[in-house]
Order: sequence, then C-alpha cells, then structure tokens
Amino acid sequence: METRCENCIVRKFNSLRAMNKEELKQVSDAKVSKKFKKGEALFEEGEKLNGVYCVRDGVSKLSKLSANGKDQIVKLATTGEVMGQRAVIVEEPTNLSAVAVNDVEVCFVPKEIILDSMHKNPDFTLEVLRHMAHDLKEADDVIVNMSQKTVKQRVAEAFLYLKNNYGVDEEGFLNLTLSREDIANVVGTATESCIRIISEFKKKGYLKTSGKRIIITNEKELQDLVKGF
Amino acid sequence: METRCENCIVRKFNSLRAMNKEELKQVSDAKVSKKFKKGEALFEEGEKLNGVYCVRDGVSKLSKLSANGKDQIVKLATTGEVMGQRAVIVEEPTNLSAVAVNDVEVCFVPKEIILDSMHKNPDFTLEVLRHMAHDLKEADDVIVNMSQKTVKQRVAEAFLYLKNNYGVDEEGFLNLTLSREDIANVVGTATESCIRIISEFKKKGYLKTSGKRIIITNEKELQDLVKGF
DNA sequence: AACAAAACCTGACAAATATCATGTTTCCTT
DNA sequence: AAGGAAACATGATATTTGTCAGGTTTTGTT
Repeated sequence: METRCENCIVRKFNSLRAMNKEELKQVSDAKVSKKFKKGEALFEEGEKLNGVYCVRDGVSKLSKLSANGKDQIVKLATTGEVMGQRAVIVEEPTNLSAVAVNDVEVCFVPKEIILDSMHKNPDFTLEVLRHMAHDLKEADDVIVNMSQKTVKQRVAEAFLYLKNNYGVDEEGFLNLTLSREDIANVVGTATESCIRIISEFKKKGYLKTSGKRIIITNEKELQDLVKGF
Repeated sequence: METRCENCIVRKFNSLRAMNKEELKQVSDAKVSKKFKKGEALFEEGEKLNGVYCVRDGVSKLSKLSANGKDQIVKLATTGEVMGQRAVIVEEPTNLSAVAVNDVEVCFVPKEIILDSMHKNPDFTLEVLRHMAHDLKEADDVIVNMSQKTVKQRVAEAFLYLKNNYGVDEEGFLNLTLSREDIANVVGTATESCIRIISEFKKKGYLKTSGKRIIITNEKELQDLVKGF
C-alpha cells in the first residue's frame, strides 16, 4: 500500500493537491494512518482536534446532536475528503462528530503542518478556501431543502444522492448502505416516518430491497417527486 | 463621510482588515459606493457577480428561491459584512439573492482586486477563510435547527437572534423590524403560521407589538421554549 | 383626507408528520 | 444452531403545520 503522500491518489481530490513537494514531504513524514471499524467514532462534537483527517477509504457521517437528543447528519465524508478542516482553521472545538459508516481508513495530519502551509502558501490556502466555499453552498442548499421540501421528497432525494455519489454494484444495489435510522437522520425525520416512506416507495415500485440493501427501480419517478410533481 | 477604505471603520469587522496599505489603496481607488432603498435587490440568484459588496450601513436578506416558489432567507447581512464573496471565489454565478431589508449603503469592490490579493497575500486569504469557516458553522447550526426544532421554537429563536444581533431602542423595541413574511422566510414556515405563533406569544405575554414594531417582554420564557421546556 | 395596496390577522379544515405500542425479521454472538 | 439484541415494520392516534378563505388594520400615495 502506498504510504507516501506525494504519490497518494486520494490527494488529487482534496485541497492537498495545491501543496508543493516540500510541504507534501512534511505531511507525509508527520501523518499517522488510522483505522476505524464500522460504528466507531473518529472524533466527537466539542472535542479539540489536533489535526485533520484525510479519508483514504470508507465513509463517515458528520453529525451534530440536537437539543432533543437526535443526531442530525450534516454531511457524508468519502474517500478524498478532508474532515476537521473547519475546526483546525478557526482553532475551536469541532462542532460535529464523525462516525464510521463502514470500515474507514484515514491519514491523520497534525494541525501545525496545515496551519504552517496556510501561512506560507497562498495557493494552498486558496484551494482550501474553494473547498469550503463549495461546502457552504451545499449547506445553503440543504437549508432550503429542509425547510421547503416534504419528508417524502427529502427521502427520495437521499436515495438519488446515494446512487449518484456512491453508485451501484453489478446487481444494481446501492454501494453505500445506510440504516433506516441513518437515512432518517440525514433527512431530518423520525425513523418510523422514514421506514413508512420506504415501504410506500416499495409498494409503488420505485425501490426494491433485499435485507437492508436497496435497488432504485424507478429513478425517474423519484426525480419527479423531488421536483414536486 | 469617510470615503477612503484605509480609514473605514466598517472594514475592521471583515476580512479586509488583513489587507496591507497598498492593497487597501487599490480597493479604495476601484470601489464604487452604491445605495439601495428598502426592498430593492442588490443582486439576484444566478447572476454573475463582478465583485463583492461590503456593507457600510443597513441590512440585507440573502435568500434562495425554492422549487415551490417560496424564498428561504439563509442569512441577514449587516454593517461590516461582505456579500458575494463565495461566488467570486469559486467564480460561479451566485446561489443567493440579496435584497435590502431597510435602506442600504454598500461599497462595491471589483473581483479582480479581491482575487489578486488572494493570490498574493496569504494573510488576507486566511482571514477570508476564517470568515467562511464561521459562516459554514452557522449554516450547520441552521440545518440542525430546521430539522429538529418546531416552528414555534424557531420563531422564538428568531426574535432572540434579532435582539442579540441588532439590539433594542430606548423603548425596548427591536431595532431591526422584519415583516411577518420575512420572519416566516427566515424560519422556513408559512406566513400564516408565523403570524399565529406571534399572536400566541403576545397572548402569553412574551411579546408586545405596536404596529410592526416588537418588544420582547419575557426573554426567559422564549429561551426556555427554544431549549425545549 | 381618500383611496388603494399591502400587510396583518383569524377561523375552519386538510394534510403531513411524530409518537407510542407492538410485532416481525435480520443479524450477531456464542 | 440457539438466543438475544438490534433493526425493521405497521397500526392507531395525537400533534403540528399548511392551505384556503375571509376579514381588519396599517401604510403609502395622490
């Protein structure tokens, strides 16, 4: 397995691609590889992060606990993404928890290296800024969806999102399998409501399930539903 | 009125404070002052922005149109804040519209100057990054509020927000007066529901109104409500 | 001051969603 | 393979919220 950041493909997808050779060498020398099993927490809301987590493999859910005790999943972080950036930049405790959705492998990069590069290399800083600008736009979109779309629309959208971002296997099953509870927490609804809607989608022939694995059988109808038809 | 950016107090509150003398001179020479009356649009969703808007005075609402034709207000931008940054950085059309809530005065700064400084001055870029990181955290909080709190809680929270951020006048009236419709669009609910909740708050003695001006008469109860008591 | 337009308000009702209770299936551990 | 825990599922019901329809008040303009 590749252990030098300079040669890591994952890096191509995140802001580390704007680093120069020396910087990458520093990162490579300081980074620590960590593995987490499905369900384990990488870090918890309120924790001080001593670095960022560059995802090599697997998916993590970034969530925030609400006053009523429910987790709201704000984002799913995948191979190539960097977690914990925000907290490191503003030097505050993180506002989100990260939990492995499946087995996850990350490279932990100490914050000093990141902050140092930011002061010295404007291209890197700008690249981080672009990524954050992108995240902010996505967050705006989520806000609008949450407040203006029905739960049914949001569930439909979640499945389309899973298909578009993680794809399907040979049989057509979604590559990323989330529990009903996780889907409910993405969508911001009660688990029972989420299950009920999935049942309805099955009855209408939009979805098929086998255990917890899911096939989208009528993508068009789901899209129309999201659009409000 | 002060027209040189170097001496502008407003700047102290935004990322322009990280600019050096020369950069500020450039900004100052290139900037154009613009005024907008209450209700006028500074820019519209989908528009290409040729620069950023530094708010000198007044408040604007940043909103996004949803599929069902309702505006969702994502943020209120006040004196000292910079609008349009995100779109300029990623060089995409803006995802938000900006409309003046009261009479607004801004300085328009051409994007070339901003982008140029970002490439040359890492301190400035980092400062912009910090502001964006802050906005992103706030957006995360809004997402959680939207999905996990009731409309009543969100309305209560909106009033507390207005008090904390814009203060009250000598008589105790909130300095920033929003229409019921605007409040509904901040909170993500129907205007009628918003009005009903305000009426309820008045009956319970949490609020008093005079025309569209509002006094919070029982802040504690509103806070408890938000916390879920 | 008169008028129109916009904003505000309320009631009645319908729809969406949460909650509680309970049963079934799946999955993991031994 | 058995047992138990967790996840999934569904019904009954209560609550929340949206919608429509009709008012009243406020505001701005002539």
